[in-house]
Amino acid sequence: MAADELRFARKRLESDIGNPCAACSIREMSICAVLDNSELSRMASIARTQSVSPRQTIIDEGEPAELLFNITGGAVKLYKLLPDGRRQITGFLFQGDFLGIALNAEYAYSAEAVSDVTLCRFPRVRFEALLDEFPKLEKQLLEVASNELVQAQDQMLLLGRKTAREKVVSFLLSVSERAIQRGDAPSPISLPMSRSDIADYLGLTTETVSRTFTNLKSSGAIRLLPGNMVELTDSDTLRNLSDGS
Amino acid sequence: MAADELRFARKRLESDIGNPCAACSIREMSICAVLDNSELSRMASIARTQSVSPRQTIIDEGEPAELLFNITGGAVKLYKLLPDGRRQITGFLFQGDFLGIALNAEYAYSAEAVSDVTLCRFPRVRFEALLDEFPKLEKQLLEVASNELVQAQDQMLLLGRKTAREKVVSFLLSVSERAIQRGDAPSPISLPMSRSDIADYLGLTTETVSRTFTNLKSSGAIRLLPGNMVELTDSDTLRNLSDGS
DNA sequence: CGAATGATTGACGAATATCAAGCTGCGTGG
DNA sequence: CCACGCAGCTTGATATTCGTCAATCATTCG
Repeated sequence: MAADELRFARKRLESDIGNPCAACSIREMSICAVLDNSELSRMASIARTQSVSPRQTIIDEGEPAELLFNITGGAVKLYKLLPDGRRQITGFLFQGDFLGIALNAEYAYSAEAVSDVTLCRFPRVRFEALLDEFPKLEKQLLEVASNELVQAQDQMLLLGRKTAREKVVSFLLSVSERAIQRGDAPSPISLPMSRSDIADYLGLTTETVSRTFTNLKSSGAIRLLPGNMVELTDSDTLRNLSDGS
Repeated sequence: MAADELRFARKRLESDIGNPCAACSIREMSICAVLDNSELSRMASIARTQSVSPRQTIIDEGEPAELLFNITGGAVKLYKLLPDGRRQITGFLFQGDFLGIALNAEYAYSAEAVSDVTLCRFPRVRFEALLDEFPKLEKQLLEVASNELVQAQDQMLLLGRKTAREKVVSFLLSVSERAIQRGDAPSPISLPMSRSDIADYLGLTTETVSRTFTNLKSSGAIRLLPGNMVELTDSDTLRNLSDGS
């Protein structure tokens, strides 16, 4: 029995090493979606999977950018720091997101796991070789970068010109929209990150975020459920609250 | 004489139509730098030059993205609006900059000339065909998008976490750095945009920008010269003022 | 020269930060 | 299994930065 099990495990291992990506559950929502099975196996040959615990650092701003990542599960925050410790979170990544688009010599920001995270790791040099080999992968990366730029511009509008309430509501709606993209329900949404993370993402303090949540709850726009879940009661109203219209 | 001049003009025109890009003065600082002369002439065949006066709109957020541009001269501002008119300027473009990286179906932002602007205009569809034809052009575009993402993240840090003074100083330094990149002196710098444009770029009001300039002038960090020029008196001090270090 | 547009300066107010104190929920160990 | 402790969240009182409103000044352009 034990011998049989061992043989079976070994066989599965071999097939995984051969092409683990083929059966990847988030394949369709990541950059890998543009690759066929044989191309995926080339990609798998340079990839290693990795698990990361909450609060663990994945990349450090300023370090040589030797690794690129694909998030296969969990939530990651990207951030930049000022010398005195002030922090700006520039984005949250979830399953299917690519980490390391700014393929400059050094990472332009740090990344840390918010929850338990699983990811695929690629040596940058070999990944870039793959880009030359598969032009459609490069095209896809340009597409992703393009979308991130659009998001970044939205975030600049939020940070520079929205009120605290508009910021928080915009955040809730954006999380809801990403849930829809993943095929989940638009409400309730899950907020795996802390109030302080939300604050640093929106350019606010934890106190202001907390007060704003309370305020939205009182006005009936949202409901706070156990397990860091938030129900968006009236998304039309919320949409108006998000841009002062 | 007149006939000679005419013939000469016509000849020059023909050569320009043949390959005007080859002699383009900003060729080396734009995406065109990666193309050789024959490739440039393919690019020239889909390009049209255009002049734009100050305050004239170049693209409108939400419109179908049918044209892409290369700025050959002058200054352009990119911005997004909220329904009630609040405005966030997401960037300024100068000679050599590419406009339209977010090649989505619709423009994600508006663009308006700040000064007299000259530019090259490409139909998006034909430009994308060129990307397939010249992989190095696509690679270059990814490179540019990547750099813009880094800049966008810096701007998020500025908007979300810096004080008014730090914002203004960071802005002055970034303009100075771009001048260096263009081969100009780091000081004095030229600020072709209005105080109100600067305010909308930094998430401030014109009054606060004005007061901050006055304040920096009093403390001897800058000098305001005629013609919207600003001299950066002590760039080390300014660098410290830009991030609270 | 005068009108208009943009820049500066001033007085005041409001939104959000800061400082401080409880509260809640969850994991841990007795 | 329950109580304890701790980290994160909420709430309150006050402070501060920056925005708002308003007036003056400067500069350009007809």
